[in-house]
Amino acid sequence: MAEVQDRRELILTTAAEMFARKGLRATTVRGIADAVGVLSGSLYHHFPSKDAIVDEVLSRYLDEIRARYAVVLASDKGPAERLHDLIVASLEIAEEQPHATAIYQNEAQYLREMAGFGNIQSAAAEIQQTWLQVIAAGVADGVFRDDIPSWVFYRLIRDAVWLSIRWHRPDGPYSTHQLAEDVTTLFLHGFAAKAP
Amino acid sequence: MAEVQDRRELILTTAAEMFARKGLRATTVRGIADAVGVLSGSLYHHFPSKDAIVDEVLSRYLDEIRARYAVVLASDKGPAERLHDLIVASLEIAEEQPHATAIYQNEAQYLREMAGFGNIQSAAAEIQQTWLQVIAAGVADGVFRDDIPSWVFYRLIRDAVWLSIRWHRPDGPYSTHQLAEDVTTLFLHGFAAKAP
DNA sequence: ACGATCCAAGCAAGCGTTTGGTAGGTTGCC
DNA sequence: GGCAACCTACCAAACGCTTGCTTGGATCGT
Repeated sequence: MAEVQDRRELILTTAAEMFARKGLRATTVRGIADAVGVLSGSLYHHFPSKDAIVDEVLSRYLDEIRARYAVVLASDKGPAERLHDLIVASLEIAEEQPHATAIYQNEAQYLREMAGFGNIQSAAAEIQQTWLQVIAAGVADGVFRDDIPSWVFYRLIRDAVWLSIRWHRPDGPYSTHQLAEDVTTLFLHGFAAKAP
Repeated sequence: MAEVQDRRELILTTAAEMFARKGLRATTVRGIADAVGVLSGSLYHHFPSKDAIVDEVLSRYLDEIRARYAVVLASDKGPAERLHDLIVASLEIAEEQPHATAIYQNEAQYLREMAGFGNIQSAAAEIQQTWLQVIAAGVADGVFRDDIPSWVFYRLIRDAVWLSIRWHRPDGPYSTHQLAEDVTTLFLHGFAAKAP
């Protein structure tokens, strides 16, 4: 039956929503079970531990990011267009998986010092490499400036992009794609008015 | 004796460091007491509750921000210079009070939905108003562009500035003031290379 | 009849907080 | 000056509650 996997999926999505809203530690297995409509002990039929639920939510999320970034890198566009595409892809993922995005952004540091999340670490490193690769190519081509360190630019744009989930509402009048265009324009050309 | 207040201050600074490193919920009163060198119950001689410790740490922090921002607003500089000064002031505070900065950035949302932190909310609103005021003045003067919403620019630069504590090390070769200059340049003029 | 799925109950550990008491210094009163 | 009263700072122990997780048995579709 399809309901078998549905129950598991329901636990995963419910847990992801609660993890994002209340934090990993503040979300209890009893709370997840209540929201699903089951007693807490029953969760342990589907998952070996609470951490395993976290791991599966984040692993799926990071796999999705890697897949989309790979498509961007596969194109033959220039660095500026690729940077734009990375921004678009990231904001689209943030819209599609807001809970996982929030969890990862809020608790990546906590996950880092916990044992047993090594696969998550390596995925994160690969994602970071994609950005740095595109940025470095742009600097080498002379389309990006070289008086600001690449890694500084990366950190600033990364935080600005991913943490937009803290304030951006994709279902509002200001769409995700409009945000992507504005982020690209802002980080490439700045907020200062053009000289007349 | 001066040692009376020293004990209280030691509790505050120790707790702030642990709150920043492990999170508010994950930091226990027993952990704080152990680090200070007393038993957990003894903390309740100095503070009425764990939340009161959090409140005092963050209230001092936000008061400091408000004081520094007021100095920036008191000058007669233009919007671009004021924006630069806000960035410098913010990064200096982040360097001086890294623990409180981390706590606030990581758990502002959690504090928002908890009762009893009303004074923190109003302080945060005042700080946000300072930024928006400077940005709006720049747009009105024509020195900032008007095709990107002011509030979008504010959110992006706010996250980029404050969350730099997650990666920037003030004691390293890349100084806080260098970061402030680069952030200002980047957000005002962009990362694209100048036309030759 | 037989796994898959879940309930009912409970475990040990840890949580924030409270209580009662103690050691040592300061103060007030005669 | 001397003594009782008080205050500060802390310890030792425990409170009621919640945590992640475990166990044994009931239910149910096939």
